[in-house]
This record gives sequence, structure tokens and C-alpha cells, in this order.
Amino acid sequence: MSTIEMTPEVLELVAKRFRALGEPARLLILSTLRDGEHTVSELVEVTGLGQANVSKHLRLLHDLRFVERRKEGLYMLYRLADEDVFTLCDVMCGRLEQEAEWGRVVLGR
Amino acid sequence: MSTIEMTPEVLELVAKRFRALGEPARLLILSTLRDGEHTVSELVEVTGLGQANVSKHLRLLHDLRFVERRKEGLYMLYRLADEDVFTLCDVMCGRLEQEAEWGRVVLGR
DNA sequence: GGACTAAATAACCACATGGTCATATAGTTG
DNA sequence: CAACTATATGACCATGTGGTTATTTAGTCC
Repeated sequence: MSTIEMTPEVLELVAKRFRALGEPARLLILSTLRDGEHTVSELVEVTGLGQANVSKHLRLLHDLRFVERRKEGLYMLYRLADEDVFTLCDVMCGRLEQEAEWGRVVLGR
Repeated sequence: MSTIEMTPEVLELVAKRFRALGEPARLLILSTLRDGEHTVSELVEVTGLGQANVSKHLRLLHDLRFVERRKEGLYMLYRLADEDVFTLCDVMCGRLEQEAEWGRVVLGR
């Protein structure tokens, strides 16, 4: 795995980042951010999640650098930090498609 | 994200798979399997985890097709299903390295 | 069959965390 | 400064799940 030595500490750091993506609500927020910057209120409206809830998810995603943000007046604007999330999701989706071919999972289509 | 439509159901399927990697114990098992097939007992010994614990992690990883297995006499031999796990981990590790450069995380080296 | 071994499962506890409600904080506008 | 708005935070509850112990199941060897 990369050049990093897989000590228990590193394992925990990596795991924590996977866990961050292991939540539908956060994936939904991230996929919403794919089309550009959004305020928290917009994310609340689009996702249908509660405001406090979205705020907490964004804090986590920001702590782990999945998103970046800037303040503009009263608003806080969030955006994706990079494209890694979608690289990762594409791999997972590739797995799903493969499983679908095997008839193990049903993708809605 | 890929060609799959991101319905709530798909989001949950993807999230579940990220969650599977969001556990140091499972990452440890997977990284142990990188050097080839291992029995459950071997994995127990190498990882230092309990037998029931390893068995449960392996069941999850097998359900999600991260690992495959075959029976040989009394033993059950597990192996990686493919290289996806390491593609995924490499991306995450890349992020860690980048964060390390920013002085946000300390990698033990 | 009976004794033994490897792995899986069940029952259980403890802890982490997602969601919500209420409140605090930061910033704007009058 | 007071009223208002957007976001963050704290407290709390409910649920999910990782770990352990004990037991069951599957297979081997005598």
C-alpha cells in the first residue's frame, strides 16, 4: 500500500477516512457539491437533511479535507477539496456493477 | 459518479462498502492477505485478533466480495478478490501524505 | 462411532456516532 | 444597540456494530 508503513496508527487514519465516506448522508452532500460551491442552507434544502446534521457532516468532511470552505458574509460556502472522492466512488461503483452482473445486487434501473 | 444513478439505495450500497474498509481490523486483515492465501487461524495469529472476531470480519468482507475463499479439509483459505482495495487505500494514503506535507497529520516515519 | 480441530455462529456488552432539539456564535441591517 | 439570519455547537437519545465468551457445525483421524 503506497509507500507508507502500515502501522496501527496509519491504519486508523486510513480507516477513519473510509468511515467518513461510509455514510449515505455524507456521500449525498459530496455528490451535491460536485456541481460547485454551495451554502449550508442550500445543502440542507437539496439533501433534505436537518441543518445541524448537515453542519456536523460538513465539519467532519472539512476536518478530513474532503471539502474546503470560505466565508462570504453570513454564508459559508463549501466546495470539494479535490476529485479523490469520485475516484473512490467510481471504484466502488465499478464493484457494484460487477456484482450486478453476477446478480448479487440490484441497481435500480 | 460512474454511470450509476445515485439513488438513496445506491448511496447506501456504496456507503456500506466504504464502511467495510472503515475499520482498522479489516484493513489489517486485507493487508495481511496481500501476500497470498491464508487460513483463518493464520490470520488470527498474524493480526492478534480473536478468532470469532476475525471470522466475523471475514464474513463481512466475503459478503461484499472483497475476499474470496475456498475450503481445504478443515481449513478455510481466504484470499483477496481483486486489487481494488489497494487502489482505494493508495488514494487514501496519498491524501495522508499530502496532509502530512501540510503538517496536519503525523505519519510515523 | 468418539475424540479432536478449524471455523462459524449466537448472545451479550460496551462504545461510537447519526439525528434532533435547543442554544450559542458570527455577521448583517435597520 | 436591537432584531434578524446563517451556521456551529452542545446535550441527548437511539441505533449499529466491534469485541468477547460460549457454543455449534463441519471435517479429520483413530
